[in-house]
Amino acid sequence: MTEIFLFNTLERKKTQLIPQNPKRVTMYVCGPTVYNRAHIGNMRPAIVFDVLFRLLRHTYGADHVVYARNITDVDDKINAAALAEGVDISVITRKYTEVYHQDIQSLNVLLPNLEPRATAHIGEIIALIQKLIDEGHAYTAEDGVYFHVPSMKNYGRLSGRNLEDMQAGARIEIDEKKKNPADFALWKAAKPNEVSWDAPFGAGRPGWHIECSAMIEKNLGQTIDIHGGGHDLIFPHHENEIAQSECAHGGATLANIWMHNGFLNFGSEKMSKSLGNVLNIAEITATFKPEAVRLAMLSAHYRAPLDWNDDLITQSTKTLDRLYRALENVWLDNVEAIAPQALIEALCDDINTPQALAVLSELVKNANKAQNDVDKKQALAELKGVGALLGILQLTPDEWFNDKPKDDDLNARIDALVAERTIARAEKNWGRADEIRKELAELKVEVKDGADGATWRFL
RNA sequence: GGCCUCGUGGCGGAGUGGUUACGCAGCGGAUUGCAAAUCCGUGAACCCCAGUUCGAUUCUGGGCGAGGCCUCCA
Repeated sequence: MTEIFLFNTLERKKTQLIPQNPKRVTMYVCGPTVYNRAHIGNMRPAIVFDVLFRLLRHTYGADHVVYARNITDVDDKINAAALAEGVDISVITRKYTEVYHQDIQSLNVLLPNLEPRATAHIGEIIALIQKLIDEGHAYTAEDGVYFHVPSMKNYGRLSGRNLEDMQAGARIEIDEKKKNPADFALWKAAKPNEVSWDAPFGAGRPGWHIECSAMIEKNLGQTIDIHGGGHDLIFPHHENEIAQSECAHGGATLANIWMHNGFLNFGSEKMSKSLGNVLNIAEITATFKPEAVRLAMLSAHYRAPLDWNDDLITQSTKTLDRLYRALENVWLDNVEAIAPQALIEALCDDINTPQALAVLSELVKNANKAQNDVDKKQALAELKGVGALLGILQLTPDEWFNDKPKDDDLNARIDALVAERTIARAEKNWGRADEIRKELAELKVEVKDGADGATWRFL
């Protein structure tokens, strides 16, 4: 078995993945807060960790990986959205959870094993907070419960900061209710018009970080193998998760490996809702195919920033055209996927998808050169193997090339032109044949003269 | 201000202490009535300066430039 190395934010270097239990490899990734539609930047972790999920399943067996990706379904923005529309928060969260599912499904993202929601874990959250209070790591204030950061001696390890630095930084607001400016909310006391739950320390709702700690403990255990999320979650979110969990668990490590994906940039600036420079899937797939979006995401290494623009997706589309053409050339029924070793090695090296795509290029050449069924079968099996791990090439070549809306009149017209051209060619009337090619080009149709006659497809 | 990341050919983008991926675009060839596709071949890069080294794009230090986190954020 190829050893898997992953860049661990905690150590700032690649470290070998050594699961605590190879029969139950555990991974937790921070999913969306469902208060409005996710943008494509939010899709990057879904896709990146989907590839890792596929690799883990391939390596340890599909039944031996437990992947949880949470849904945050209670927070300030959700409350604000619900209040604005005059509905219960569940109306908002259900709606956007569904949209999220549709979006990631269109990108070939597998469902995780678990999709825990904060509101379904209020009991666990309360118990965890109570434990932190009991053990002196948290205290009750008039507006809720706070985690007392100085109570943890090695706070800041993940993000590489320490209390003194943070206090020197002018950006932490002084809040009289907190014992220390770095303290953060575990529980926010109930406010009028806001959803709340009863708790021994007063009615309220969970703070941002505590849900992940509680859900990990409940669903995956005290210590998990991999914890992932976007780069901007390192601080404060993941740092605080560590603080809560490890203080509640007598210092037991929350996650052995912490992984963080880089951002999508838009016009060389971070894509973010607050900057307003975002695109969602629907906006992109109006022009491009979703699979091209996925491939574009994988064209750069997951930790590197990726500039998002139309050229990038156009190039990915061209690449997929080439991949599906190769697939078409070797297409046979009932061929099982085989993952090539070179691909496994690329992915095992911190999910090096650009390297994986280089491997894929080699396979495409093999496929295009394959003359007999043995070679074709081998090439097809390997192409499928790559597709299965990267989550691409899941269509038949036919489905890829012919996904334009059907227009019978137009199709009939094109068929007639192609037929006429075939006759012209048979009569060696090249002038007319070329004229028809030109007409077809204006209809965005490409004609190919193959050994078995002319075929056409929409460009 | 504190912490961190990055700077590779026309473009995208890996990687490496010496032989310098891969894709797109370009160029030459094969093939084609013409094309398309495909195959073969080919030119082209490592921000600047200093240091370590026999040798640095790769390591160290400095500089310049870009970006991120420190507040909600994938």
